[in-house]
Formats: sequence, C-alpha cells, structure tokens
Amino acid sequence: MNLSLPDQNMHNPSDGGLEDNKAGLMIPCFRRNMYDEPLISYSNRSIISHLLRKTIHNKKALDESHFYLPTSTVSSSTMADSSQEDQSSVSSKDSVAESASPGRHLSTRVSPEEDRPLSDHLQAKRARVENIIRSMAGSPNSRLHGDSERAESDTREAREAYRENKRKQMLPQHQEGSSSSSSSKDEECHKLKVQLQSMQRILRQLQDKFLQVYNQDDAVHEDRDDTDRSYLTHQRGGKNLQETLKHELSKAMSESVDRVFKKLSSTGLNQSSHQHVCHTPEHRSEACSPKDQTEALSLVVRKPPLSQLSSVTPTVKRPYPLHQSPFQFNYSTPLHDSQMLEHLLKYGPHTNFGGLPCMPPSMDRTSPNSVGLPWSMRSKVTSSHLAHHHHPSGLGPVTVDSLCLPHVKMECGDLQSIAERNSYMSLNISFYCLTPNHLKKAKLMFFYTRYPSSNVLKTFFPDVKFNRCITSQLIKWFSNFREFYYIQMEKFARQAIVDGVRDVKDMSISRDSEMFRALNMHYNKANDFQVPERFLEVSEITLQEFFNAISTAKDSDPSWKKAIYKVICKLDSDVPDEFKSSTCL
DNA sequence: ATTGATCCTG
DNA sequence: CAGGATCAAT
Repeated sequence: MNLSLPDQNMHNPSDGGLEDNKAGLMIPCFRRNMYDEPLISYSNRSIISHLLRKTIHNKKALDESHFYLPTSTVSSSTMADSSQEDQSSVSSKDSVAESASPGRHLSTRVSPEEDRPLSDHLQAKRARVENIIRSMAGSPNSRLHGDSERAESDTREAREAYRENKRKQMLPQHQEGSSSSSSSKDEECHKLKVQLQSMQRILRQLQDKFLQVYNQDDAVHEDRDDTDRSYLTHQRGGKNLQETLKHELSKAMSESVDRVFKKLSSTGLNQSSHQHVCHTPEHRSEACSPKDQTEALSLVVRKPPLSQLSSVTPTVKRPYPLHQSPFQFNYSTPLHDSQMLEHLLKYGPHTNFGGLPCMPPSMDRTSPNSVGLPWSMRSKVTSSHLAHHHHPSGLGPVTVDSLCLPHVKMECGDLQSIAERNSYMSLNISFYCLTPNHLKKAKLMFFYTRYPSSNVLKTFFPDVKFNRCITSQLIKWFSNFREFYYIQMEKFARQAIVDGVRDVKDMSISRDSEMFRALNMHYNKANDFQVPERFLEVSEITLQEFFNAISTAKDSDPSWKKAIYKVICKLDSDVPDEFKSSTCL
C-alpha cells in the first residue's frame, strides 16, 4: 500500500507484470503479459470456453498423444480445411477414460470401423464446435504463434465452414433431448457468436487505445532522463487516461457480460431446465449420458476431496469430466460458470445456489434458506443440515456431500479459484464481489469517515459493481468498524475513570498512546499508512464524550450512546481522492 | 415494505 | 467479520 504512489504497478512494465501484484487481482489484464495474451484469447477461454473447454482440452491432449483418425472419416468436404483440428479434437484423454467403461456409446477408437456412423456424427459435431471456436476469435495458436493474416483467413474459412456445418447439423444426430434442440442450440451458438464478436470489437478498440497510452508511457519512461518537467504533466495526463481507460474497459466488459448472460438466461436456462431430469438416479444414466457432455460442459461445484466434510464453505474446484468423477455421481448436476455468473449478477456472491434452475426442486423445497428470503439470509446451508434434513434415507455421506454441493456458499475465494482458470473472469470477479483489498481500503477510509454515505462508497469503490449485496456488505463493514471503535472508546473511558482520572482534559490521544495503538492495529494492521491527524482529534473527542457521559452517569440510560453517535457522525471528513483509484492498494 | 444502525452472538 | 434480531425512519 502506498497511496503516494498509487500507480506504481502501472509503471513497471519491464518486469512483465510478475511483480507482487496486489492490484493485479483487480485489474490483471493491465499487466503487460496479461495484456498480450489473455485479453486476446479470452473469448476462447471464458464465456464460451466453458461450453467448449473440454474440446480445447481434448485437443491439447491429443496433440501430445499423436492420436489420429483417418481423414476419410470426415465426410464433409467443407471440413477439409479443418480436418486436422477435427481429428485432433477427439479426446484421447476422454477416450482413455471412457475405455474403462465399455458399453458407453461414446466408445474408444480402438476399432474405428465398428463405430463409423457414430464417429461421423461425432466428427461433425466436434468439427462444428471447433469451427465455432475458431470463428469466434481465430485460433489462439495461430494468433499467438502464426502470422495474423493467416489467422484471419482461417477465421473466414472457419465461418464458412461453420455455415456449412450448420446445414449439416440438420442431419439426424443423436437422441439426446429433442431433435429440435440441436438446431435451437445452433441458433443460440450463433447469437452468442455475434455477441462475442461485438464484444471483441469493443475490446479491440479499447486495447488499441490502451496500448497507445501504454507505449506512450513507456516512451516517456525511457526518455525521462533527457526531458524536462513537462514530462511530469505529460505523465499525469497519461495516468488519468489510463484510469479512464481502465474504467471504460471494465464497464464495457461488464456490460457485455450482462448482455450475453441476459441472452443466456433466456435461452440457456431453458436448456438447463431440461437437465432437471438429471436429479434422480433413475435418469442419470440416460439423460446425463456422455453425449450431453460434448455440448455445454463446465464446472462441477464440488468439495475438494481432502477438505473436512463438515466444512461450511467448500471451495469450488476444477471440474472433473463427469466420467472421471471419483464416485460416479454424475447426476449431481454441474453448475455452469455462466449460471454462477448470472446468479452473481442477480444476487451477489453470498447467496447459495439452491435457487438455480439446475437444482432439483426437491432440494429447493427442503431448503428453507433458499426461497423467499433476502440475500443476506440465504447463505450457509451446511452439509450437515442437508445431511440431516434432506437425505435421511440411506445415502452415504459421500452421496449426501455431493448432492449438497450446489448449496455451497460462494465466497470471493471460490470465485477467484474459478477466475484462476479464466483470465477474462478474473478481470471481472473482483468486479462482482469485495476482496480483502477492498476491506483493507475500507478500513483506511474509516480514518476519514465513520459514517460514509452509500454515494461515498460508490465513489471510492469504483472497481466494484454495486448491487444490494455489495452495498450492504460495505455498510456492514463500516458498522463493524464503528462497533469496534466505540467499544474501545467506552473501554478506555471506563478504565480511565476507574484509574481515578477526573478531568476530561486528561483524556487525550496521541500517536503513542495505548488507545491509538489499538485502533491502528485494527484498521491499519500493516502500519503502512500514515493515520491522518484528524482521526486522532476525532478519537479524542469520542473518548472525551464517553468519559463525560460515564462520569455523569448518563450510561444508566439504555440509549445513552446515541447522543455520542450523533456528535461523532458530524465529524466525518472527506476521503482523499487517492482512494478513488482502484490501484491505490 | 425497505433500508440502515445498533446490539448481540459465534 | 458475518448473521440475525430489533428498532426507527422512510
């Protein structure tokens, strides 16, 4: 924390953004290496990527294992240009895993001739997915390693191939759900693609702008020894622009996310509603067959195997491909990242997910915490609660555990663990919830304002998307701060009276007084912030108010503190502008 | 009905 | 620090 150098992270591009980057969690994409890579490829790895991650993953695995299919299995000539990807999109990993469970229709390729028809439609399907990926943003590989022209032409070809493929998808495919679902999925994919392309355009524009500023700053940096003080004003202007651009970028991102997920919530949730059949064991082997997994796939919210079963706040872990789920409880419907994000947008991070449509209604019913209560009262459904109330009839602890998963409370830590897998989301996670850095900042702000208005909060936490939850949490924080503050004051005042202090003038607070140390320890633990003098004055006034009230026995009145609160709330001062910067911590 | 402050608890 | 209860103000 260094408020005098609020942007120091921004001025060390040379160390590649690998420095201790506290602010990096908030705005990770502004680190140079982050900028170079994840922002460009985010569209492959974020929103859609949770629909497609498996395909990409499979492709990688295959590239390593040299697993190949005969080109002849690709029946469509329109897929010729992407035949290699098509082939490589067959998951060697999945195949290996699935080979352990023979009889699944998505069998291994040990004898390709036997499943030629299946191979064909799976090939087509994979080709389609691959093409969608490529038409989204171009192949990340070609972007990163190849020349951009080729990438662009690849993209054009991929789009055409995609259109061709759309026609191909009209062919009878598989019996999952209804036959109309595949074409409607295509529609959704297409809509999503259009959305993403527009997002990309916006992003590219912002990236360009940002890069301009960035380069400009670099140039200024390099020349700074040779230039006069005009350099400082130049730099300041650049910084302002940087701040502006950061906010613009965040805003554009979040708006885009909002738009996409609005779409998703109208279309995607219909899909998940048909997944309801997954919740009964009788259906799990049918409706939740691996075929479904070749489409949207994603996260399984699960508890880490090593965590105690009694943990109240299980963390979200990397998804298992369903067939690799250690206990084969595939019917524990996975929560999609998109659903999580959507839920976050609606309710904030501290709600459980019992209300999500993918949840079995029965569990919703039996979970009183999840229905009809304000957000603040919905959380903390513990595994033990569920174990006792929902599944008294013989399911083992592990089963109960897995069935309870969607009820885990989402913490910022959980979100960040999602974000670790996804640079785009990591940019936005802190946007949707309060982080430890925000807490730290709030505590420092308390030195200036004990009773911040919600407008002040909004002003000084510009990197957070405010909703009811966030606002309440921030207000609660300050309420807790005040509580500690007033408790200290009362304690010290009473102690002074016990110690025989008579004159209120003897109640003073300096930087080396015990009272100050206690307060500083609480609000400025790292002691890296210079506590403003005004805070000492206000503290002293507070202490004297308590002293006076107690000495005159006003504390016999149950609401004697209110008078003091009324005095203290008028002593707020303005929070310095430095706190407005999201990079000040 | 909602919001916010405080108090109390864990 | 968060959750919940209570009270007051809107």
